[in-house]
Amino acid sequence: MTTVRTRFAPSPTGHLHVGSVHTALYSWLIAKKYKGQFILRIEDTDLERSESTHVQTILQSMEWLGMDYDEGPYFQTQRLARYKEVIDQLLKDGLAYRCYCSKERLEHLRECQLANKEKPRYDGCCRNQHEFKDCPFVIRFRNPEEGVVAFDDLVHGHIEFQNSELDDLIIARADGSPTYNFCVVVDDLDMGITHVIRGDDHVNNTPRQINILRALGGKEPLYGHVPTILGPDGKKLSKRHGAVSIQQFRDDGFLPHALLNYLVRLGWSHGDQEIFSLDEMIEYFDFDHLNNSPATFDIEKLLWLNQHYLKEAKSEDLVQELDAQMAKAGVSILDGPDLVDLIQVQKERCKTLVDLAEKSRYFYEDFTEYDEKAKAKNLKKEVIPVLQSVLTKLELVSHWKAEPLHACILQTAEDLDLKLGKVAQPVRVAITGGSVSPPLDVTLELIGRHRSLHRIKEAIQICEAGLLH
RNA sequence: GCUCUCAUCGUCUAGUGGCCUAGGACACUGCCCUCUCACGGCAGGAACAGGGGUUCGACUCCCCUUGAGAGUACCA
Repeated sequence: MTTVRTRFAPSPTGHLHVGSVHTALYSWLIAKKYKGQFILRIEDTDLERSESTHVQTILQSMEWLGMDYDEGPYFQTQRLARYKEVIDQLLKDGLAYRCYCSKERLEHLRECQLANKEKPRYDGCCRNQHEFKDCPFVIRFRNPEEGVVAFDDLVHGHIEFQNSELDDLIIARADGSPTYNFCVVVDDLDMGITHVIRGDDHVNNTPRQINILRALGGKEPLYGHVPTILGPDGKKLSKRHGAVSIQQFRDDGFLPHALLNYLVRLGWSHGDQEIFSLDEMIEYFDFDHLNNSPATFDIEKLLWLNQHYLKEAKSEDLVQELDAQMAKAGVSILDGPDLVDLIQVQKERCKTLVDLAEKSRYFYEDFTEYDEKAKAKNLKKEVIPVLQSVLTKLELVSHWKAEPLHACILQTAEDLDLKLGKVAQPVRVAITGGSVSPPLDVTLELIGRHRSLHRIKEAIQICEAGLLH
């Protein structure tokens, strides 16, 4: 039994797209599941659009996601000699030929075919022409003219194409550079790929690739064409739908595990299970339960998963990433609680780390304005005795910890014969500027003695000022 | 146009001929918990695209229609 070898082959023409990662994840999972190898290959033969900075972001994104590879990254541009060698062999064997047709002729041909409602394709003009001309040429693969080429797709089942539908595709451009459909075949063959898992926009390429592979005498791998991810409008997921690059998800405060969990369930299921550890994904993933229809990306569900993983995470493990988010939000954390303690009280009420950072400003810096509604509702003259009573008690607290602070609030409510909410809410607005925060006692503790007392005094002044009007 | 692919609640999905008066999750609504928010708990509305077959019996198998997507490049 040969070992499973899968690959992920992004092209560095942009950021790493979440759709690509969706497919790559399945590829990675299969390799892990069968204790095989996962290979990373950068398809950079499009010199015009490939950039090395994109290679870097792809590598970084893979690392952030924790999708490690056993081999690579390989670069197609470093394998040019190999492609040339194969092309020469094909030429020698008569399995490929020089085509001298001009772009103009091809364009004209295409227009005519379209006008006649025919499928545009190369007409084989140079197929049987053996003279060597002294003018620019491309190399075409001599595709079989008859018969069918079929394969059993891991997700779609049996698929077959008539060779008569295919034409002689170009495998090397006029400048000698090899094209995609040719390189993939050579690479997958050379790298011993056993499972070609890719987006289903490649199904139409598959029969051509199989024909080339056969010409090369290679053994066909298993193909698995994963359905595309759609945006909410039913169109292919793209930038105009919001975040699509992995980097963007990170910047937006998502956790890699949440994203992976979301993606693994997008198109695949294991009964009713929604939450998967990495080990469970590896253990349970299979093509039998992979849907063959395209799925729509739903940010709401991702958000839910992210909150779930935020809640489950050890606070210490979130410190580093939150630190970066705080910096980005322009909040200096030098004067305020430890991030670990902050995370501990905030994580379960936030959907993302960005969310967490934004909701935590008042722990580190004084606010200049109160939330208008909260202020109008809670900082009124009736509240003055409440705040004063709380203030007096708080000032006597020597050990500034949640427990004694909680007692102060309770005692005030009892003294003034008020429901707890009538005391807690005004204090909350006083110390946070808004109506939402973690439980009051821990909030007081984390904001600290000095700041808390100061803010309550300020709030009392606000209430008194309101009296004048 | 041609070729290929796809079709269950708004969304992700369970369902592999009888277990389906179609299950779960997200979202939504209501209630409970409660110092706010969130968490958690409970309840509710919400789907088999349409039409033909096959079968004792179709969400499940076949065909057609409709709709959607992909490819049709000297891009990948």
